Amino acid sequence: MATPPDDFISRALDVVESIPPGSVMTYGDVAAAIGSRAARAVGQVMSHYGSDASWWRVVRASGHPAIHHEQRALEHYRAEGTPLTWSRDGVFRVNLSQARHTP
DNA sequence: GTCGTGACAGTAG
DNA sequence: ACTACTGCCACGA
Repeated sequence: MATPPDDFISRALDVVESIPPGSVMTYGDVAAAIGSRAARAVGQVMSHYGSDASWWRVVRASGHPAIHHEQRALEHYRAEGTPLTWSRDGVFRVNLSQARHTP
């Protein structure tokens, strides 16, 4: 096919879309889910193709959402009831102990 | 075939 | 909590 679903991009998007609401996965976990360690490549896919996927369900290993998109992700987390941990300065992070989705 | 880039991860100070 | 550095991988030019 002209667009084989075996591509790294299609697989990464497929994994992200497979994450249920209220749960999240780290970039490293998504990469591992497709049999790779390219956590950074996953971020690249999100930045260019994530517009059609639930990119907010993918966060860093520290629990922080995609940089410069925290405010946008927060709206989705509140709507989906994702467990969040707030710091004193108003900085939040996803409670991976509760929201980490494991296939 | 090589280089630069990046919505990362882990370790060290 | 922070910054700095290194290591890793996939993509586009």
